[in-house]
Amino acid sequence: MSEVRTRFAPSPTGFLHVGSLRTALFAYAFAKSQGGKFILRVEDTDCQRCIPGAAEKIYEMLKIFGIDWDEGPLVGGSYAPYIQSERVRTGVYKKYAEQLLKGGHAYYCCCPPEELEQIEERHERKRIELRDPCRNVDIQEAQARIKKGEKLAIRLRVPENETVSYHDFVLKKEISWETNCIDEVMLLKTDGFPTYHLGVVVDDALMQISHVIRGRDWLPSTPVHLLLFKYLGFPLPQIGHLTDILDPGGGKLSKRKGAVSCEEFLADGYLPEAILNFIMLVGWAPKDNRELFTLEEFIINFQKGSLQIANPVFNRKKLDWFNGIYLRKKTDEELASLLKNYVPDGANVALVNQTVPLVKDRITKLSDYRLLAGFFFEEPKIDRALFSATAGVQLIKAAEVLGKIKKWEKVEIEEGLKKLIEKEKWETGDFFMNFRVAISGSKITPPITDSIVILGQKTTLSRLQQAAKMLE
RNA sequence: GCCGCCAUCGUCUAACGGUUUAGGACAAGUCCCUUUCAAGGACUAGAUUGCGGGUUCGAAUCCCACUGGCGGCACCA
Repeated sequence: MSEVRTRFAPSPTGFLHVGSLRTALFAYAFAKSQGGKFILRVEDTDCQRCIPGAAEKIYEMLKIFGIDWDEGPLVGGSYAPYIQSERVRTGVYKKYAEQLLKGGHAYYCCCPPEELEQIEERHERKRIELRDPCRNVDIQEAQARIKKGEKLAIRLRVPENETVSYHDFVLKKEISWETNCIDEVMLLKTDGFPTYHLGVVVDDALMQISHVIRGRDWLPSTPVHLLLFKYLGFPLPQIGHLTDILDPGGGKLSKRKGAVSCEEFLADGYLPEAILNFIMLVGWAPKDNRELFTLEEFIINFQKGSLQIANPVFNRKKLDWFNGIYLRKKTDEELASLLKNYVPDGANVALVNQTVPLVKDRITKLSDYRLLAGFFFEEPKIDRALFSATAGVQLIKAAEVLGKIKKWEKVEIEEGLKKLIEKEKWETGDFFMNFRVAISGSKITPPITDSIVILGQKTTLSRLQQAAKMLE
C-alpha cells in the first residue's frame, strides 16, 4: 500500500475558522494515524482577496494547536508550506491548462471579465443555460486574438450526457452527477493564475495526495475535479467530505452569533487543548463515548472512531465544559502564568498567584478572571441596593472585631466573625452576604474569608468602613 | 430554479437487522456539600429513532416516496 498523504489547503483571506481548524485536525490525524504525511498548502490564487499576514497567522495557529506539517520547501532548516502563488511562476498550472486545451477538454473564453454586480445576472442565466457561448469559438481564432495581445481565460469543456462519480470515503457511498448539470467553470484566469479548481487538482496530483479531506461545502465542485483528474491523466485520490458545522441559530456557523475564529476563542481565554478536544468531537465520534482526548490520543483512536455524516450544531456550552476541565487540570503555577494577559494592568504578580487557587474552580475561561477577582486589585464600585437592611450595623461591628485581630489569619478571622454573629444573633448568610458585597461589590465571589486574608487587614477594614459610611 | 448531501433526547452522539424497557456526554431540574458562586457527589426528567409505505420471523439499522434541514451554482476559495 502506498503512503497516506493528506493536506490542508487554506486560503489566506482571514483568520483561521474553527471549522478550518477541524478540517486541518482531521486531515492531520488521518495521516498520522497511518504513519502518513501531512502537508500544508496555501491557496492564494486570488491576489485581491488575500490579506497580508493572514497566511503567517494560520501557520502560527496550527502550531499553537500542535498541528505541524511534514514537508515543503526548506527555509532556514524547517519546512515552509507550499504556496500556490509562488508555484504559478513555475508555469505548472498554465502547462496543464494548455494540455487540456490541446485535448479539447478546455476552451478559451472571450467574455469580458464581469464585475461583482454582474455575477448575480450570470447566476440568473445559469438557471437556464450552463454552457458558455465561447465554447464554440474556433481555437485558431482565439489564439490569433492572444497574439494580438488580448488576454483570454480558459474554461473547462464539460461533455454531454455522461455520468461522473466517485466513492466518498467519509460519506461511505457512491456519489454521481450527470455532466449536463455541471458548470463549465473557469480554470485559468486572464491574469494567468489558476482558479481553485485547477489549482487543487494539479497540486493534489503533483503532491501525491492520497486522501483529500475537505469540508462538505466543496462537494458540489467535486464533479469538476473528477473531470480534471480524468482529462489530465492523474490518478484519482480518495475523496472524503466532512460535515458542515452549523450555527445554533441555523445555517452554517457564522460570525453573527459569536466567535468563529480560533484567535477569538484563544483571546477569550479558551485553552488550545480544550478547543482542540471540543472540535475533535464535532464531526467525529469514538465507539465507546469517550470524550477526553489529547492530540496524541486522538490520533491513536482516530481510526477506531467514525467520521460523522450529519451536520452538527456548534455547542458552545460544551466548549465551556471542556475548557473548565482543562483549566482545572492546570497546576496553580501554570494557571497563574496563563492568566498574565487577563489580570488588570500592573497587577501585582504575587497577589495574582495567591488568588489562583480561589478562582480555579470558578472560571470557565481565562477572561472570567477579572470579573471574579477584580476586587483584589481595585476598589469595588458598590451598588447599595445589594445590601440588606441589616448591613449598616453589621459592617461597623465587623470592622471593630477585625480591627482587633492581631494575627491576620483565616482561623482568627473566622473565629472572631463567628463569635460576633452569635452574640448579635444575626443570620449567618445575611451577614456574610453584606460583608461580601462590602469587600467586593458583588454577590458572587471566591470564598470571602480566604479573600480577605489575601486582601490584608488594612484594605479589608477600609472597605468595610467605606461601605458603612455609604449606608449611613 | 437546478444539482447534491443529510435526518436517534433541546444539543453532540452510541447502538455486527435480533443481547434495546434505545446507552453516554453537554445543557436542564432535584438533592448532598456549603456564608455566595463554582467545583465535586448522588439522582430525575427528556427520543413511540422526522412522516408514510415497503423488505424481513424480526428494522433506529435495508429500500422507496414525502417532508424538513444544510450546502453549492463568480476570471472566490
